[in-house]
Amino acid sequence: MGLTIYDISEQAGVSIATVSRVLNNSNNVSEKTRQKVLNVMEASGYTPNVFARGLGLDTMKTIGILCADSSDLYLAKAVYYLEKFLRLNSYDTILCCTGYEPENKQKSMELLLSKRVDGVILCGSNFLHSKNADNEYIRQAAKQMPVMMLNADYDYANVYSCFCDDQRSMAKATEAMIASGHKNILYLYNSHTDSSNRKLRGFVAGMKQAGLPAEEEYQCYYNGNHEDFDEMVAFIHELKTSGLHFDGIIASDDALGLAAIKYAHSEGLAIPKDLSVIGYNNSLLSRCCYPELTSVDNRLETLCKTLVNSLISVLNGENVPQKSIFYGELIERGTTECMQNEE
Amino acid sequence: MGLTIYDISEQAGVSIATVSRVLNNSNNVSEKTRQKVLNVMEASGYTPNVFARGLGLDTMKTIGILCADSSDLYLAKAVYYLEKFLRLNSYDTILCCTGYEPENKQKSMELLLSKRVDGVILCGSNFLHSKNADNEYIRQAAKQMPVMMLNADYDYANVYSCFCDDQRSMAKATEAMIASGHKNILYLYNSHTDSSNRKLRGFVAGMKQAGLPAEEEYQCYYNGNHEDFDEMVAFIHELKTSGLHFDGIIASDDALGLAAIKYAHSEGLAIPKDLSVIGYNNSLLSRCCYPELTSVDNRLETLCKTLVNSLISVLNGENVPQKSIFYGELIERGTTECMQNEE
DNA sequence: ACTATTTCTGTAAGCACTTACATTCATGAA
DNA sequence: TTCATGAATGTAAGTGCTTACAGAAATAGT
Repeated sequence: MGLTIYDISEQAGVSIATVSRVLNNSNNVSEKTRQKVLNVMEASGYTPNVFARGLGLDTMKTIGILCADSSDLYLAKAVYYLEKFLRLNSYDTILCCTGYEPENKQKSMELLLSKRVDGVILCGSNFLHSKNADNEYIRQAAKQMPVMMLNADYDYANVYSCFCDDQRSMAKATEAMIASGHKNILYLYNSHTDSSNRKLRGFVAGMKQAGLPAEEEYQCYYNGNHEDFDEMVAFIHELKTSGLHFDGIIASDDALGLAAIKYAHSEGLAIPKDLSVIGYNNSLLSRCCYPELTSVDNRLETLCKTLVNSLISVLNGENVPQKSIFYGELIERGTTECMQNEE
Repeated sequence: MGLTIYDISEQAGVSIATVSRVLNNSNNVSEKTRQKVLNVMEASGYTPNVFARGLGLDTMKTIGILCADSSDLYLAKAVYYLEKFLRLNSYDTILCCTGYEPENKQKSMELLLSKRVDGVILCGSNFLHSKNADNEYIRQAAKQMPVMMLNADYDYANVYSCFCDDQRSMAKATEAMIASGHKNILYLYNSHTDSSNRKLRGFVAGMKQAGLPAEEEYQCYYNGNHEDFDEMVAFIHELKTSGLHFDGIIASDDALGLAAIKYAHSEGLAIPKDLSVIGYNNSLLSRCCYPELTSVDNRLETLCKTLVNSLISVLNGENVPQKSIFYGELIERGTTECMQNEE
């Protein structure tokens, strides 16, 4: 089926080895024959068979991306950037959505390994489980190929991490809200991932920094559907009803932040006067509401670019830092008073 | 590198052919030897080399998904569903984001073809260009492998289309808005894709159906950034300023619908009384605003499932309808008066 | 017990490429 | 002119799997 290297070699009047050399940009080919071969290839529309190639080279120039749910606003952006930068480096992307169950993540990883991808990217901190035993699949994978973690921090040979210092970002966000006069702050989060934990620590640190108490009942875990705003709003309502007093809400992601805004609307609270809100991720959601949501931008594009560059370097046998840490940035919008012109 | 079929055959005391047969679930193997071989495989942790396998079978059990921008809210969902259903059928997904430039789409397609994927899915109607010559790349691809189109309708051998009858949906939406008493309707759209054209025709049909004029100046093409709400709101403002009178806005996607809501907020218009709004896609955006956006659900999950099933059938040599057409559904929310309890 | 089938297993020839090694061909130095 | 040197090219042996074909073993039919 299709043309082979033999057809080309025949038409060009050279051996298959020479054709192969042209294919691989080997420099032991005279310019004259190289051109001759290239012309024949061009004219005949030949494309090398990736399988045969893979067999010989044992690489497919393909990276596996593991991602819990590529339809998630944030993860979708990440996958998009990763694919883009990988393609710039002539690598293909095999996408593999795992869902959130640990066993499934492991199974998907094994599947990718068996496909002999050249490397794996774990997209999102939910791949890091709190029980160390549950991360065995990462260590296993790292023995076979480089493992890159986006937004997670894991210490192991051949595992490389790219993430933002979420703790610092969240501390800054907390300080900003306190500085604007809101001291009774409700912290909302919706997962127990590595990055989620770092954010929570940041919030606590920010409160302590300001000499405020970081009471546990004000750190609330939302366990419901991540796309159901009604449920989130109801959750906040309940917290209020149960006796919590707050004039500010900091959320671990924009969806929860948006829910806070909807809550304020439903209660007739003025934003940001009666209730200040800060979200996280600076996603599309932060701009689709009124007022627009102040949010932490964690430089996803930069993270993805760095991660891919690191991966390529590793694959080329170069030395690469095991961790690349960036700083996020608070994007102030309508749900917080701007520091410059306080009222 | 790694274990081969030879190692397994040796340990199991059978020939490599037998091992291969076990691998391929060939039924010409006695249950006893099958178990023996499987045990050895299990014990040694053997995984077959995909390249060698592909070489022999000339298939990698891999489908290419072409998608302009997988970070787009809607396309991300589509990619997610497609990958999920493909994996259920043991097919891998190579993702390839092309951007919106025609040349790039063609180049990406060629790239996928050279990878010898088993089929291609064009995700989104933007792959269909108005100039027929520009669709040559689709016809070329279809000569080599099945081409599946999501949300687009293209007549060609080996090209299969799955889409919703957007014209019908939009006509129904238009009728619903008219029935609720809003007759001066502004229609907003932001692309000239196949599906976008169908929607526009539907709007016109809906107006005509009600005996209303479908004036061209009320069919407005937004040419700006698809994620910049400010720009969209400004666009609507301008239309108003330029003298258009409308008490209803129908948008070809939820982002524009959301912009209409923001416009109403900024103008102090009451929704849905002063201004009714209908969006399209029933995406997350339709639920993150206040009031929530009435929107057309075009059954993306069903479409994706059908598309994948069709593709698998085609690959198995079965007969499959060239087109699968579904009907969308209007999800009524706060931006329109509900028909039952009009005020 | 002895064929005629049927079922199972093994041998060997692909599949399309890469690459170590051998060979040929220029080139310039002696 | 001759020979060493190195560049350019060719030969052939992998790479790990599939599968047509042939042969062996098991089963059934008489």
